Amino acid sequence: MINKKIAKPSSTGECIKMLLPVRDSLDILNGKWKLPIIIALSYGSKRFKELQREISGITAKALSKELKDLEVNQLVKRAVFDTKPVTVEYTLTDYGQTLDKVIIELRNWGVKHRKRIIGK
Amino acid sequence: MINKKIAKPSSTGECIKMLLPVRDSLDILNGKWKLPIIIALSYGSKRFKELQREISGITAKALSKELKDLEVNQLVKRAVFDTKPVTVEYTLTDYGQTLDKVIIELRNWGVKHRKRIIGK
DNA sequence: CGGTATCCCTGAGGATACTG
DNA sequence: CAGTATCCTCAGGGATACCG
Repeated sequence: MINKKIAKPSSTGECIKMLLPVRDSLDILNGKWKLPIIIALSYGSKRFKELQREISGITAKALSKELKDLEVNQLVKRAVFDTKPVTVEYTLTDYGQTLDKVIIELRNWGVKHRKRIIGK
Repeated sequence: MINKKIAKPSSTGECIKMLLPVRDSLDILNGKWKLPIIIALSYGSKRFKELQREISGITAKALSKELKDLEVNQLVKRAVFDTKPVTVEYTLTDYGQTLDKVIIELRNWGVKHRKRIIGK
């Protein structure tokens, strides 16, 4: 049971109440790059190339697209500075920071999972 | 900052420690269906058709494939009963249940996100 | 019931080159 | 630096039909 206080066995109504919000979250966070980007930015604002260096394996094209998605959903803010050459800085919004608990739990599970795999 | 106790601004080393475990988790939970399946099973063991009915939009092919992935990673157990016609029951393993905190946080965030969207 | 087989198609993703 | 443009490929997902 996910939560013994709410869940009743085979209770479809309760199940739906869990499924819908989780799907809302997954729709925003889908793909392999969005959470890694958010994590990188949670350690401070970064520029495009910095992000690309830090997030191993991501291409410029993918990074560009994912940043746009995150900006549309107001998780990330883009700031352009009129230097030469131009400087662009990406910052996690306050709203983006509300994902902290989700990320912590995903990290905790990932750490345990890795131990389990190595242990075998 | 994700966690003020660990994170230092622009600390790439610390950032990596967050990125790697999260990517381990995302590798296991990738796609739009795995967490919904796990949630549905967290409300009790279910048969193939029950799952398909409960998880709105999933096709038999996708469900079949996702269940195999989850079984390989030992999050779900498959039990065949020699009735006629054959009955197959899918159950969340103890290990699968350790995802409860991840799911709770994703649900909490999804609920807040929906309120935010509707509020606009 | 519990799936597989087949076909088709979109879109994510890599490689490379190029621009303001 | 901060991307875009182009080309390509290939896995994933839907639709439909079928099988033990």
